[in-house]
Amino acid sequence: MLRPKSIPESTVRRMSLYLRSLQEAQDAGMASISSDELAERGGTTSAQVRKDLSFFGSFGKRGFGYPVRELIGAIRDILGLDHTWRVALVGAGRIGSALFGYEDFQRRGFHIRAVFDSDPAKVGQAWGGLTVRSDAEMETALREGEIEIVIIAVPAEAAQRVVDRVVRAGVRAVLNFAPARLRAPESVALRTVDMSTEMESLAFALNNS
Amino acid sequence: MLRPKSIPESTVRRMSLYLRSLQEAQDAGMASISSDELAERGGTTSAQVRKDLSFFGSFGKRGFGYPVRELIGAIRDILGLDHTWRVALVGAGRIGSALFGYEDFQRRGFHIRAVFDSDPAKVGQAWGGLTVRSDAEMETALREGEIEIVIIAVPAEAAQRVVDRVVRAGVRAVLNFAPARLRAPESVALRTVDMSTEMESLAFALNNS
DNA sequence: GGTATTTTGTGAAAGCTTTCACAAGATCCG
DNA sequence: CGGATCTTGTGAAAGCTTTCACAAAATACC
Repeated sequence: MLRPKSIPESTVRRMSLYLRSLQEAQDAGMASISSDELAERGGTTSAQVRKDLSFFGSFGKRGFGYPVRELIGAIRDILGLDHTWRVALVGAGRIGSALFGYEDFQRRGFHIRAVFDSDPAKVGQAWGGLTVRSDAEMETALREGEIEIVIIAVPAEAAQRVVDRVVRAGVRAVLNFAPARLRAPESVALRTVDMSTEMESLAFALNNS
Repeated sequence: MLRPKSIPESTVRRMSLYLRSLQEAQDAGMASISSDELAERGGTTSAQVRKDLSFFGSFGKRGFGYPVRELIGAIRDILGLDHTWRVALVGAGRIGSALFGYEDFQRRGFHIRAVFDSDPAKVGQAWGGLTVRSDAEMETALREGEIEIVIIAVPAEAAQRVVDRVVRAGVRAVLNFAPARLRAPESVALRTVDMSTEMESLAFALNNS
């Protein structure tokens, strides 16, 4: 099957979950896995698993299932995880610090190569093997470090300005933790993790049950 | 219009964003706002705004727009934000610490009343006005503190066990930060913030453009 | 080798969500 | 007061995503 221009975002997210389940299956010594079992582990249905995978190709054998090792390789390839990604963190506050130490990023190939902050009291601090740099150097450093992904962990009021600057510096992927809706050109991938909205959605659920 | 049994989750999330935009509009001294302007600020379309609001009632005046103050009150009521929510945090690591200090939660009425950890080295530490408690006390403390929402910030391997325990202790809303798909009964609202999946979705976007 | 069983890949159907488009209600202004 | 303008609320259409269901391909076993 030919890969269509646009893969649903929900499919991409599930691919990431399938990958996790497959790695667990591999650790458990399984050589093959059925769409049914993958669905069970990933919290979805077998038809969904097959449909998702079929966007990218035909990886299974009828009557048998999917070869675990090969499928892991295929999904890693699809998601672009063979490559190591060069990441910068903007904002050296509490959230920035938690993300800097988040081992899952490292383990999955997202390597934080630079940390920026606007607070002179933080600039110069040693973080792991890095030194917190002034945000004035940001554009230059992003280009020199060939940074591909920027994580934003600054207050909401400052977030849009940071996006504008990193986009001008050539970055084409941004993960935002500030509780603000940000604007970026079409060509830039922007995701926002909005923890307050998540909490409000829980409040709504409690309020309506 | 009668409120249907089920409101789309996407509508609920947008309500949270509209509320933010409305508060900004109010701070800017606006008394009324049109669906068009609300859409602009919230990153959606005017038809979407009107449709979303119409799930809950009829708040606007034709030819005029929505009264800012009243609509803020209505959305706060819908989302259940007039009430203060009693929250507990499980996991006193880096992420837990960042969430504990996250002022937006406090500001929006989500008050963290207890912190638990299984590490004896952390139990007894003072966090803000609280003391980190042993996870052995968790069930009792959740019930005694009448905790309504639990935030999980423990390693992936430990997360499912925590969910099972807090659900048994009567908690009906959980926000999970562990990179794991968790299971909970239908009657429990469970949201997962999966930062690694977000990064992988960015990697995919970069890989396919 | 042949028959029963398993499980994929995929069109078609069903179900959801968003967008369209316009009648109806409200304001504005001369 | 009356015509022009604005903007909501909402059915209907369009667009997406998920689920269904089954032919086709592969295995398992006697």
